[in-house]
Amino acid sequence: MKKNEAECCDVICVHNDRVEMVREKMPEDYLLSELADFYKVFGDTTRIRILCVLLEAEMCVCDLAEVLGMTQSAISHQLRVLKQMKLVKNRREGKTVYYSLADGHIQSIISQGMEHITE
Amino acid sequence: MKKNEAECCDVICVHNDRVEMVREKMPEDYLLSELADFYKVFGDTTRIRILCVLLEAEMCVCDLAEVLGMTQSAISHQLRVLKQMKLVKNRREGKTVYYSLADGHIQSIISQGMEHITE
DNA sequence: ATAATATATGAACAAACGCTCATCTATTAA
DNA sequence: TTAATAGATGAGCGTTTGTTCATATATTAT
Repeated sequence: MKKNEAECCDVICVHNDRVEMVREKMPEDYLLSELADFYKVFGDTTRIRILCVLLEAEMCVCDLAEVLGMTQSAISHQLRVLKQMKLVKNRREGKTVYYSLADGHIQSIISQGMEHITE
Repeated sequence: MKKNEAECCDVICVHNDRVEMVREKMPEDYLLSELADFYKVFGDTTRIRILCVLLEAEMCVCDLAEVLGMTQSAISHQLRVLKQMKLVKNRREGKTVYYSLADGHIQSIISQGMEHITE
């Protein structure tokens, strides 16, 4: 047993070498914070359901509300979050606004999560 | 323009065909709920940071607290969440409990998120 | 211009969340 | 057995989050 493994655990932490090594390799805090924010968007049932719907077809807000059995307002609020995180895009056609997925990534992110869950 | 696109939007929703089609293809609600819960775990800076540390090396609670500059209690609470979601596993060695990633998936999930953010 | 309708948005409120603090358990050493 | 230490956990508390409700904006039809 190495010296610094004996000094445990308060002031001088157990594995100083390991702690140092990891500190150097860690990504910047702001990046990890952004990453957490990114996943946070997927971490809500309503938003995941919206994304799953858009996986199948472009949809207007009203259709989304109908499919998911929720109010237009609730859907609209969540669409804003999804748009801010660049997960969906929209186009206007008269009074109607159509939403669709912003890129192909999203499908693979969702499938990957599904794999982890269903195994 | 088809008939059901004219009846817009309240009682009879805009695109009944689209709504029906999507309803059939959607995964079960309980699955989407589990998926959201899964991503929710990644949606917190502390937990993401813990996972990133464990990506580099197995670590005891005390080391993790030291590396991340947080209290042992805070880390311990989050480790419980990570363990419940089967993202980390642990082994006891005397008084010390070592945590490590539960499987290889996690690395690829994190990298995929990073890609989306940094592009 | 006025009415109707699809969507967006701010305020309010309840629920969920993450941290702290105190305390408890488990293990080792004296 | 008692003391010391690593880790786990419940209660409390302030913050964040998601929904509702009311209202505002944008577009189209009359």
